[in-house]
Amino acid sequence: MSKENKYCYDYPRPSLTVDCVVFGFDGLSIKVLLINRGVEPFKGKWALPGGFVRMEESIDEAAARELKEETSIHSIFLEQLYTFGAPERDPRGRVVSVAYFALINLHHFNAMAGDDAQKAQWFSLQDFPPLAFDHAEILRMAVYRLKGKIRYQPIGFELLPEKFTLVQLQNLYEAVLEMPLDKRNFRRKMLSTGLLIELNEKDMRSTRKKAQLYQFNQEKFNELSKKGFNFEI
Amino acid sequence: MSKENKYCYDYPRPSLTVDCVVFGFDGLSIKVLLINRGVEPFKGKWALPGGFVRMEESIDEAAARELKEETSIHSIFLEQLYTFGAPERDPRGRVVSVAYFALINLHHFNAMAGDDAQKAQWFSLQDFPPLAFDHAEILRMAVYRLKGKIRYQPIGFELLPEKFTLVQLQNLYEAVLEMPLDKRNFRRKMLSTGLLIELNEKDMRSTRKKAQLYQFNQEKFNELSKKGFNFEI
DNA sequence: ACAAAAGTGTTCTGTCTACACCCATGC
DNA sequence: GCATGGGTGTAGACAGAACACTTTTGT
Repeated sequence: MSKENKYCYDYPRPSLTVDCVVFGFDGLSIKVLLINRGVEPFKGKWALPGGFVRMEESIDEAAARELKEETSIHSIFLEQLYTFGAPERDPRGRVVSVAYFALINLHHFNAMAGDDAQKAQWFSLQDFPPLAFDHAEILRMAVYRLKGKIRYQPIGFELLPEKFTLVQLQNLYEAVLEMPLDKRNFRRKMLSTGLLIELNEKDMRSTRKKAQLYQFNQEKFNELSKKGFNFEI
Repeated sequence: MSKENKYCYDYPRPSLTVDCVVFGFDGLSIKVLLINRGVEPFKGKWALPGGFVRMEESIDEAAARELKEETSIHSIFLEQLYTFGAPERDPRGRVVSVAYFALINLHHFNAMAGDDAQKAQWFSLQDFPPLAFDHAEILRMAVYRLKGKIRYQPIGFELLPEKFTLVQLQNLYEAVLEMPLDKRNFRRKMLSTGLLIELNEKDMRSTRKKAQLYQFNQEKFNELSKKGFNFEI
């Protein structure tokens, strides 16, 4: 390094990794995607997908790359969460990890992942196995962020299929917030944002009355974001 | 490293630094504390206080230590902001920086810093010099966070002396939010949180009518936090 | 007595909350 | 025709916004 560069400090360096907390929604509850570790340390234990940051890539790129390598998931909502750097968090030595949190709808996942997903499994947030490293703490913080963020940013749509019903959307909110919501108030509120496009289609899968399908209005959202608006559920 | 540890990967590693965005309030406007760099790269330019993370300390500890070393400031509000890791952000090579944001009241600072503060200077957010590295971007994000956070967390008190008047508090909010606030509504709102202790003292420095002094009620805040409450200005 | 800064209430308006029945469809 | 799930309106409570004068005190 001192050869390539004029100004070079050579302090010892921690290793740098990324870890991704990937949330999915199956229509009933929120799930998190975990990988069964094939190597030591914590071989055989469950962990968040992640790995080492390479020298030539940004941290965001590393998170996206690791996620793709380990789960085949790509092009999804991915946002930096927090950086974890307690000295003893990794038995291999000093490893600092930048955690990300990601949202995907399970249909996209099934389409993308295919065979690659053998070592990956979805777990309920109410009932998941012991995790490697400090990944339980990372997961806890990601859940906290998800609960907070869904109230003031329209990120819920990332967890649903492109076309969805208001009942599905409400089920999602209730699952994330872990509380029941009033149906009429919820609908009024959501529709009043103007962020939902009413489609000329009904959901044909429901066995009884067919539900109206909606789509998230991305253009409208971009427009409102510029003007600094406030989404609040 | 492979000697000390059983499980060792040896990927090349980025350097890891911390940078602190320290905000102060002088009664009129918000200031940020910058250091004049004494060494290359960017020698003579202004930059955020910060430096390399040591192998035996956590990142939080590194931020507190660097802040103390460079400015004598210690024991203040300090919270992780975001991690910056674009490959070209530092001309010395690959350096990833965990940014922190900090709040201090200027009286504490003057008491602490003394002589050490020669290379440190406070700058207005409306008018500060070009910054080294990507520190302008870090500062931008810190300001954004401060504006957002002050609305739903009682962090404003960190920027004021222990005893303060409601007018001072309102001036602070107006400076941070960059908007005028209605005096009567602001007072009603603040007092209704129950987070202010009315003291048996008046501010004797004001030249005309003496203003009532208040103190932040930390115990009450801790209590309310546990029950998950909502502060909203 | 007057200038400067602190302090104080009320009305209006819009939003959140609570709440119960009808509609469409498949069996 | 009935069971299942989708869809709808209103009244009361509450909180935010707008707004102007009185009090204290130093000069």
